[in-house]
Amino acid sequence: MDYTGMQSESKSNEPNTLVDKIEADLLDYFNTHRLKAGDAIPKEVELATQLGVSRTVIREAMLRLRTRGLIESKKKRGTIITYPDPLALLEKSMYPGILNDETLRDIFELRMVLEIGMGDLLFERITQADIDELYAIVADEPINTQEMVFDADQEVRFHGKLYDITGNETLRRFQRMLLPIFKYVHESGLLKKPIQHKKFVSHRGLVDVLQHGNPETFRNAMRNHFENHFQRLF
Amino acid sequence: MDYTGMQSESKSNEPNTLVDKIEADLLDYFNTHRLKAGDAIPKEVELATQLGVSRTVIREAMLRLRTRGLIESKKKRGTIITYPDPLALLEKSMYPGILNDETLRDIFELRMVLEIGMGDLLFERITQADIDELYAIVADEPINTQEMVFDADQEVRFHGKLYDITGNETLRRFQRMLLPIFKYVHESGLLKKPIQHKKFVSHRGLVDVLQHGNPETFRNAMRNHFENHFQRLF
DNA sequence: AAAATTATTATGTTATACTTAATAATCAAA
DNA sequence: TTTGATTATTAAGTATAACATAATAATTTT
Repeated sequence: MDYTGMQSESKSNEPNTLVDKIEADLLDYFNTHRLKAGDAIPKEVELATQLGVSRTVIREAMLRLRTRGLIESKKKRGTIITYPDPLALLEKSMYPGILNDETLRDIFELRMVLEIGMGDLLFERITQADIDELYAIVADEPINTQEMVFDADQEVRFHGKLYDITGNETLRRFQRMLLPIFKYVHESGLLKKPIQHKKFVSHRGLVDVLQHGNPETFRNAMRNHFENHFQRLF
Repeated sequence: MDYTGMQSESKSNEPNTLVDKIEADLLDYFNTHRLKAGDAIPKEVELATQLGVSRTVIREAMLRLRTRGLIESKKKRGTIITYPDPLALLEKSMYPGILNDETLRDIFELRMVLEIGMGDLLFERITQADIDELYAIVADEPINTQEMVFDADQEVRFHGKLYDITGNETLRRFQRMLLPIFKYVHESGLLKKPIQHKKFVSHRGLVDVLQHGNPETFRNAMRNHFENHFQRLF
């Protein structure tokens, strides 16, 4: 376990403020004392005297670690090391409105990369029950594949189910976290070019591929499914 | 821009502590005052009196927001709203040693999904100069593709260059952030099954595909390139 | 008008005291 | 002796007040 090599709060690596330094010192302390999840750390006053700094600074430094999910504090019990949940943090910062356009576009691309690339995971783990469920979700989808209908609700249910099937919890949470961003990108004017009403693989088509195809055919189908989005991004 | 709907520090949604409440109040304040990146927020003492709470609480609440990159403080200038950088946070929490095995495995899968799925981005943006550079990187790779040599350094250079080519900064940073984790997974005993010395697409083979192939052939080649890892994970 | 000096300001830091919720210790009842 | 209620203790949470520091603005000097 290596807590070192972390950056300070400020962009530059030099610890500008005292809290920066103490924060690093604390991580250092965890390291040298070989502390792992569940272990308790000294109480605030002790750390304050031990590191020769006020309790306020200790608290502020510890608050940062707590915000990042590295420690947890309870009254009387003191503070303990915890398994951090990196994605939980990310979720809290994902306010689409305050991300700049470039980042939004990047994330939208990221989604497409993920869903095209997840073919192997899907075929490795999908069950007939999953396929049936997918068919149920797309049941109300219009047959006419020429028409680009965008039902946000079904969109979420369908693609969400795909993430579920991968059995990869990290991937799943990633998707849940990115959902509001996709929604935002669709609603904002970021996707400049108009929708091209050309032939594309429908949700139903994707399920058919999952039923009868293989990872390779799925990747191509998903690529085609996203054709419209690609055209509008590039 | 909607800052609401966020969770408090504690797992449960109810604000247990005063700081939790004030943190929410602050985000609420940003919302109702339609504050966007660059805008200044009232100084600490003002907020303290205005929200009827001590400056300590204000500072702790603001520190949380600052840790998440939502605000930035400078002496004399006060505090301003900023464009948060979600990934910066994530980077700080990515200590492989304190992530549990399941998460590590998930992330390793995630990498494969990303690199298989990035074919379209690559072909959309790759230049001849990029291809030349890739050929230079793999120049010292042994011709014998039967042999699974694992040069960690070259591995990083080669795959890192691929991420660069996508031109997707978010993706790129994602990779840099995940690097130590891949390294850790390789070194730990997580990849149980032994390496299968079967035929696989080499780095050089991938460059050839980038030179003469298309997104589809690239995805298949990359899938094959990862064959060993897949076999060891499933 | 430009440069050097001083004053001001808002965050950063310290110190101290008080509040609160969770745990431990104590004691009374069965 | 065990059980249950009561009290004490502890460590984090909160509140004030004061000082330090660096960045800016205002002033003076050249």
